[in-house]
Parts: sequence; C-alpha cells; structure tokens
Amino acid sequence: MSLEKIPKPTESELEILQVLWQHGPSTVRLVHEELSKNKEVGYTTTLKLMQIMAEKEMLEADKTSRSHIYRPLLEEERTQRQLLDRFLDAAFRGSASKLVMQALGNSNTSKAELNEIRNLLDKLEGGK
Amino acid sequence: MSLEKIPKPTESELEILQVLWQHGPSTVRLVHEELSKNKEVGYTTTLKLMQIMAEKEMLEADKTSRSHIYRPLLEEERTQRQLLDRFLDAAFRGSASKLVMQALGNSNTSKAELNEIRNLLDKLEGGK
DNA sequence: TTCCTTTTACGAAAATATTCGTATATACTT
DNA sequence: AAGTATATACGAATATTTTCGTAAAAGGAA
Repeated sequence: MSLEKIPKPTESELEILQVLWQHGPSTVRLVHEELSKNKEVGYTTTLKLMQIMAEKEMLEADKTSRSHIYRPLLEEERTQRQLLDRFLDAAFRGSASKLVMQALGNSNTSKAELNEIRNLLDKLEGGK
Repeated sequence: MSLEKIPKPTESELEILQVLWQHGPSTVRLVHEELSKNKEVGYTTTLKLMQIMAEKEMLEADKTSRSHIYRPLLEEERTQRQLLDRFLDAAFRGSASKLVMQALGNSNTSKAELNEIRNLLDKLEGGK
C-alpha cells in the first residue's frame, strides 16, 4: 500500500498545472500570460502561487538562470485520475455511468473520439 | 440567455446536497447522521452549514415543526451537469473523451451500464 | 413544576486559499 | 555608470470555507 500523500491541487494550482502540462517547463512570465488570457490576475500573485506549489513539491524550480524555470512534479494522467475519482464520489456518488452519460450528452465529441470510446467499450465487455 | 446566477456548492455543501437528493427532505439530525458515517463532524457544524445554504437559497427550510425540515432547491441532474462542465474544463482542459476514457477505465461499471452507454453512442453517431 | 434532552440562533475562532504591495536583486540599454 | 525594465523574496491583508462553543427556546419525562 502506498504511503505517499495524495496531493490535492486547489483550483488555482490546477490552472497552473494545466499550463505547465500543456507547454512544458516554463517561466512564471509565460504561465502568468497564459492565465491572463482567461482572467485578471497580478504577476506576483502567480509567482507566489508557484512558489507555494514548489514548497508543496508540486513543482520544481530550476534556478540556474535569473528567470526560474518551473516544471510540474505531478503527472498529468495520474493527477487527472485522482481528481476524477474524488469528483465522481462527490458529485455523482460514485456512479461512473451517470457521469459518462452526462459528459457525452453535453459535449461536442467528435466522431473519432466517439469511436475511440466505442473501442474501449468493446475491450471492456470482451474481457469479462 | 439566463440571468440566474449559477450556484457553486462547496465540497461540504455538496455532501449535504447528496444526502438530501438521496433521502429527500430531511432534518438536520438525519443529514448529520449520514455525514457522520463518512467523517467526524459536530452537529452544530452541520446545522450551521445548512442554515448558510438556506440563506444562499440552495435549500429551503420548513419551520412548522420544531425540527426544521430542509429540502434542496437545486436539482440533482442540473447541478451535476454544471459541476461536470466546470470539472471538465479545470481537470481535462475540456476534453470529454479523455475524461470518459479515464472514468470507464478505472471503475467497475456493470455490463448493463456499459450497454446503456453504447446505446447512447449509437444515438449520438446516428444523429449526425 | 422541575429536570433532562433536543433543537435552533448567534457569533466568532480556526483553517485554507487568494491576492498583492513593497523591497531588493539582476540584467539590459544608452 | 545611470537609468530602466524585469525578476524574485517576503510578509501580510483579504476572502472564503469550515468548525464549534455557548446560550436560548421548545418539548418530553418524572
């Protein structure tokens, strides 16, 4: 059984992780500019958040150059799975099918994606 | 376009909503006992939370008898959909298919449920 | 009635999360 | 070098969420 603590990024922290997952290791400046596309936020606010995340060991800073470069220490898929597990319990009382139905019903999922999902269904049912 | 504000229940508030959705209109006592199955919490804490939720118009209290009876003013499915939309953006950058794949991959979904999902897929692809 | 239990009312402490001002350091430009 | 721009460090204010102590009210039991 795993002894490591499961990290629980806050909403703001998750926004930062998303930028880093999408762009790879980045400066505060870049992260801040990405966040600014979606909302008003001060530069030092972003900086502070990222420093806190580094303390919590969600990020690691490379301080060799003046502009520190941060990279995520949490893996995207693993973290998403953990968040999903919690969300599933909290919002859908654990019913994955209800969640899936809602997710598919409400979003514009492409034909290719729908096929991917169908393949997964085949695999799941086949492997019984 | 809708002018009503989209309510954002906190984690604790959502726990209470789940009890009420599952059990129907209930006293603080009942809600508190349900919550206590999962975690340590004081009775007045639950009471206070429910009173706050009533102020926010997430719940309504029937005060005719001494033990007030609270009922949810938020609909379960509607609320779940709103939470899901937010979660999808925050955790999966909007990719419904990634979320669905994770959800199906990790949970024990029954054959019946898988079939339900497959039917939905058929409908979605058919209706193009 | 008196005592005991349960409930709500109220206020505020405690914990957590978010924001940013100010100071200082570092590098670049002229 | 002097001036300007950009970076980090630090501390603290603000906002939000969660928690619960204490008191008063209501009801039931003896």
